[in-house]
Amino acid sequence: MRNATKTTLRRSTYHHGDLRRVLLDAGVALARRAGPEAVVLREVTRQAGVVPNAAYRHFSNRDDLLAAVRAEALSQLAVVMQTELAKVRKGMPAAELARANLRAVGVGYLRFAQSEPGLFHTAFSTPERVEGDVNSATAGRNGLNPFQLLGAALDQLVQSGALPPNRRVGAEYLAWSAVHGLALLVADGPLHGAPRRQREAIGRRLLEMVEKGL
Amino acid sequence: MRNATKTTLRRSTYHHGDLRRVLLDAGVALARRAGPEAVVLREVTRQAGVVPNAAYRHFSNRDDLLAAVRAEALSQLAVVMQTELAKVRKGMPAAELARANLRAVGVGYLRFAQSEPGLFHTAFSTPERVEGDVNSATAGRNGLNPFQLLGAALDQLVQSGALPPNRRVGAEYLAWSAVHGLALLVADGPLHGAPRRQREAIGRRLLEMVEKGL
DNA sequence: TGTACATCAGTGAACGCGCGTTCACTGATGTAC
DNA sequence: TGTACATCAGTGAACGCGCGTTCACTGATGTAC
Repeated sequence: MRNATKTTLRRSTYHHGDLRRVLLDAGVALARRAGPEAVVLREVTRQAGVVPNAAYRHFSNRDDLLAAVRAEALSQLAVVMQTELAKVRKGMPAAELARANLRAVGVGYLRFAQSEPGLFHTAFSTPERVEGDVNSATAGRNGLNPFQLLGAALDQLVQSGALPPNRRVGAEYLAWSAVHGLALLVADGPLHGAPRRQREAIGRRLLEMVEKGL
Repeated sequence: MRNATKTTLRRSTYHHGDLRRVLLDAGVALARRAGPEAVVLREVTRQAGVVPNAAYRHFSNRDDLLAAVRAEALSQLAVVMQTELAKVRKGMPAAELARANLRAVGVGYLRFAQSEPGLFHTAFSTPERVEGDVNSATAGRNGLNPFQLLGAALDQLVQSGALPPNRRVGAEYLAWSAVHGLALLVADGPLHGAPRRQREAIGRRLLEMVEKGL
């Protein structure tokens, strides 16, 4: 029926198997390369080797697809943050550990923005009212999303006595602001081309600033 | 020739007078309402009461128009920052004054992001490599652009002895990051709806963090 | 175990839309003599 | 001061494009008896 050359994307069966997954992955790949606007329904189906309207069996419309891609991006961000957290050596005083964890959260965030600017922008692209969406977002393997990871790090800081409880409220916005701002400079902005050493130095200074300033 | 009702936008002459200005203003108005993607060439000419291709007498293409709108947005941002600077009372010790000026720069930035999210996003929309563009940008009435205003404030901080010279280098990125990040949360993000009191409180704490942390 | 039938997941064709841009044009304006 | 002409700033019509989405369809799959 379809000619053989067109079906490069291995599909011998009429039914696809897991088209939703394939479409979503294609969407993620597009977002990765060129940000959220690049998540184009027709292109996604093209890459899946499927007719455009086939997507409507799995997503109610383009926005729905984009939302799924966004959730995936947030989840990947959470995974990177958790990876950094996992690197922190355990055997130190609670306060020191809490600070190291907070730094790890920040480092993971910055790394992701640097290495995956397209996904980073997708994760925080506009139709979202960030916090709400972040809170309901699919998270990393262990179940916490980026915002929650930050919150948890700050809670530890308080529990360990390194942060006075009265400074805890709203603290996520301060930390998030600083790191998010730098992440953008690094993902997109003047610091994107900067040498790794410089970027890392600025990252360290920023995190130090947050730590002192909180 | 054209019927009278269509020429609502006062134009009795065939030649327009200052079409470039009118197109640009329309572009700015669109960006103001809905950000950079809303700057649509056809819509701009529609609002000017002119045929679409007329725009090509004044801008070489859509990107050129958008660049002009962006320059205007940056200029408006600079003006708001300068307004805040002008409010700072003069008669205080140099170090204190320098700190007040730095805060004013930050406050202006945040105010603009809050009150003009569309223009704010336009000013920093992607095809720009921020710093370069910011540096070459048309500035406020007095001739300094946003990035330069920040730099000047930091220089004052050094000159007044409030900031060790060795911490000066790269300091704009730290300050910019923090303020830019919060600006986004406020322009778009979870803090957009927040009550004014809260936003201002967070803004103050953030600027305090920057001051301490630099 | 075999068959009838409902459900599901894809196809095929088409839609209307708005966009940026190009072309050949003409009316209005300014300038040289 | 008046006229000829070049230049300029707009018009009019059309283009190709890719998008999201809708419709009626059909082939494949799973289930009940």
